[in-house]
Amino acid sequence: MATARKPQLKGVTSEADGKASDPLMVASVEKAFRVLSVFDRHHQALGLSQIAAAAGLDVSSAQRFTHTLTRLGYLHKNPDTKHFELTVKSLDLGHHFLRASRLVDKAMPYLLHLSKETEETVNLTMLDGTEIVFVTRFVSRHMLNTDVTIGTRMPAFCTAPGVAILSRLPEAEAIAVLDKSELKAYAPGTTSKKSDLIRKLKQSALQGYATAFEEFYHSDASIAAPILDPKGYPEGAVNIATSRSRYEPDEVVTKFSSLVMATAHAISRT
Amino acid sequence: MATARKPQLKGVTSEADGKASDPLMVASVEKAFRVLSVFDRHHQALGLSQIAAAAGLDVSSAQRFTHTLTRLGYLHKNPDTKHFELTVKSLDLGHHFLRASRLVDKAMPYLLHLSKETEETVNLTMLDGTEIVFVTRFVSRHMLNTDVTIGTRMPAFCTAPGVAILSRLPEAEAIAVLDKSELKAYAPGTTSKKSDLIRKLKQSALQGYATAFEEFYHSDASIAAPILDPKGYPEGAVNIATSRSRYEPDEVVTKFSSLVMATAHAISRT
DNA sequence: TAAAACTTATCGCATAGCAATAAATCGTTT
DNA sequence: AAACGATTTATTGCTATGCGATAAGTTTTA
Repeated sequence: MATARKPQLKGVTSEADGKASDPLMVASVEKAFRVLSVFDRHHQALGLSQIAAAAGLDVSSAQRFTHTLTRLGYLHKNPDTKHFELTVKSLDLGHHFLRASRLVDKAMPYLLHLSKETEETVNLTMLDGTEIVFVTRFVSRHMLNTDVTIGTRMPAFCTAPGVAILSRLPEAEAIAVLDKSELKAYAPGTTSKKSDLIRKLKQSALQGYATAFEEFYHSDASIAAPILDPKGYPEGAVNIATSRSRYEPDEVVTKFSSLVMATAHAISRT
Repeated sequence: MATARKPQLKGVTSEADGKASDPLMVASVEKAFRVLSVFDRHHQALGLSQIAAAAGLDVSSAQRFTHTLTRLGYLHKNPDTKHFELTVKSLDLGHHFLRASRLVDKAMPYLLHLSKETEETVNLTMLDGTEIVFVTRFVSRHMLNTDVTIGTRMPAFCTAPGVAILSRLPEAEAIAVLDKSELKAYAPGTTSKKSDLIRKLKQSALQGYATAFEEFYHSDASIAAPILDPKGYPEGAVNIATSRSRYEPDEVVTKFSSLVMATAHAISRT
């Protein structure tokens, strides 16, 4: 009867062995997060078995974790449909981060100021692996789409903030990020050849700012400058995001480059 | 030797017994979240024993959970100071919520539109227990302080969005919320008497909007309307936040009441 | 330089959490 | 409507998992 136990970890094996060898790893925690991250735009409300399938758990585990997470307030169960969805409490953890981050704390007033001065959309982003994450944003009246929210991720290599950050990373680290990245073309302007990217990083380092024109989004036009810690290590980036329909590339540079750099420097110095 | 085990759960006992009786509860998950929520503005980077103390765990547990959370990418350990801090990945969970929420999805374009139209700060909030939570915000150029971020909580009873939502809750539920709330005065204008609050709820229900003038913040002036699901149950609120220095209470009402209501209705209908 | 405080590593044991199963509920089909 | 299939809820015995004590190593303080 115990024979049926092992094969039930289907496709997750590659991850699982890593933990087997790690006695300090609490597997339940990872499973809980797996359950939570099953929910997204296309999976807003899910039944128990759907969750089990999507998270790679058996129904019993799914039962235990949904129960636990419901009691903790992160999930809500609709008593009629028996489906679960994420609750607004899911914002708590992110909020703790925003409050605890020295960088966010320093940056906020400067970003607000920059957004008033330029009347354009201003973002603070940080690097996580090969991606940049949107940490705070001030959206201008010119913004059209509302898809980018706090926590949104984009590949670093084809965004202005990503390039700005990479340009100040020790070269080995920057190249490691590029190597881990899937260098594919997302939009008409994507720079996706490694050699070109390295050149772009060097140029951005010299200039003190980075740009991206239709590299990720169609019609995006963005300029960014890195925020550095006292040792010169990049902690994040400030960027101004507009659209090709409103500015030509060279206009973006002439209008905004010194402003983003000044803002980034001010934050770095604080 | 087993005698020393029980007394180590110091002040958390009241919560802990609830779980003992619940066989589906996975205690590790709760502990993991307790570790994560130890970090805030005044606790940005913490050592192991500080975490243990703050989360009410022994050092061994703290060790295991910090290790687990570090491997999962939610914590970062500074190799020099041996201190932990939250990483930007902490925004993921909240981002999943924002993407998975039908309400957010519906509301975003309308909120953006309202912010352009009024040039004032516009928020989407939801109720969680006795508090409202800021889910999305479009900050205007008039905004001065940057303290309110996504995920920020305020007592429902003394905020315009809170009152707007409570006003559409079944009366018993609304009163239950008031009873659970600590009805204290936060600012010069706080309505903190239960009878006054009930009157305020009724009036807000009739009007279709709610206002708050210096009820929570000093100098805040806010007007809100509830977003209702097809059954008329309040899912959240739209509000416009300005300051007393820029508008008199009656100006806020005349300028913005119909706009917030129109926006809230439009979202409700979608 | 001693010692106090904290972090890292190790380990045996008990229990917390696992997975299988059974009962109940829902919703679909003929 | 009845009967079936699918999904959710409840229960249970077993053991692997995670617990917490302890000891060894490291850094900070006096």
